[in-house]
Amino acid sequence: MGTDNAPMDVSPTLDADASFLLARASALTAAAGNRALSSMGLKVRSYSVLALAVEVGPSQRELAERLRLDPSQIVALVDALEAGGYVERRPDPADRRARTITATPAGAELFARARAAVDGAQREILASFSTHEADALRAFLRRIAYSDLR
Amino acid sequence: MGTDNAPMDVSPTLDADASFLLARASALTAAAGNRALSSMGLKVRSYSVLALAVEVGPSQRELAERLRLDPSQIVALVDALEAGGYVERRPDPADRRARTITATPAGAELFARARAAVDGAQREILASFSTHEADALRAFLRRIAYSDLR
DNA sequence: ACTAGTCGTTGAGAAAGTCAATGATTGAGA
DNA sequence: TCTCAATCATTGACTTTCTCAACGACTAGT
Repeated sequence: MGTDNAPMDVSPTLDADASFLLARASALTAAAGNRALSSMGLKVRSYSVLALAVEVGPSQRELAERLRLDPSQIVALVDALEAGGYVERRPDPADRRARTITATPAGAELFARARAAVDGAQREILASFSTHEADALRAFLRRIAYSDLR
Repeated sequence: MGTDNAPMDVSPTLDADASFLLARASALTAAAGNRALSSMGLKVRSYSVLALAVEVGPSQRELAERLRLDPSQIVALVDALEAGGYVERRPDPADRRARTITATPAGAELFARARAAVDGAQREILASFSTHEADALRAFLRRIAYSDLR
């Protein structure tokens, strides 16, 4: 009998526990995302910051709120992206305490490639899902992900 | 002038990224689970170990495989549960290297209460889901969570 | 002008994940 | 039977991530 490395069944309770399944699915997709991004020197975390820099251009505080990270984590993430020349800290004309994070042209270009890589990895993981199913899954997840915002 | 703490929209790309939504949903449910378990001195991690001890009674190696944790993490988790009197390390009659992890009566009783608490937290998070939707969600997640097995 | 609050930043500490090494034990092959 | 590679639980080191408190600079309300 082959020694199955990661058995299909964990335990009756856990296999029906949405929280457990969510954690495992999330770990799996995050790992796949990191793998897809590694050649560009990105991880899913820095990718999400870059996405906001490209698509929103928020302050660091807003970045922390949107990504639900601690402001101190944003500092390190922006530091790394800035060192790579992908984002800039711009002074906010309306508030001299704040720094607006915007993508450079190189950052926008990197984001385009990164997004393609992430999408590819995601398509692989969702290979068995029909378009309709994938949409339904995302809709479900959105309802959960924002269920704490009344 | 409500300071919106966690905006409903993150960024166009991320709001459609299953990996990102999965991470956020997972973080949210894990936090809710930990909150529900905290009064019993458990976290979702130790809860999952306890579940296996009650329902399976595996060796530590098997525990690591099923939960996809490093064997060294299992040591600490079992140490804590054993210190509380909830599980035992039994010698495996067939292999003197291995230790079989089984729940004590107190462990089984704790698990019953813990499971009820976790289920309650989960019902709260999935409050807006119909039974059919919740089942569909779990089925989706199971397909992703085990998509790396062949 | 005073004061309370916010922004970005630093630094410390806890928690979790990863990896290599070890003693005891197993199982397979010479 | 003896040998030897592999496995099990464990320890310890190291990295990463999270969480918090504090601080200087700055803002806004009184």
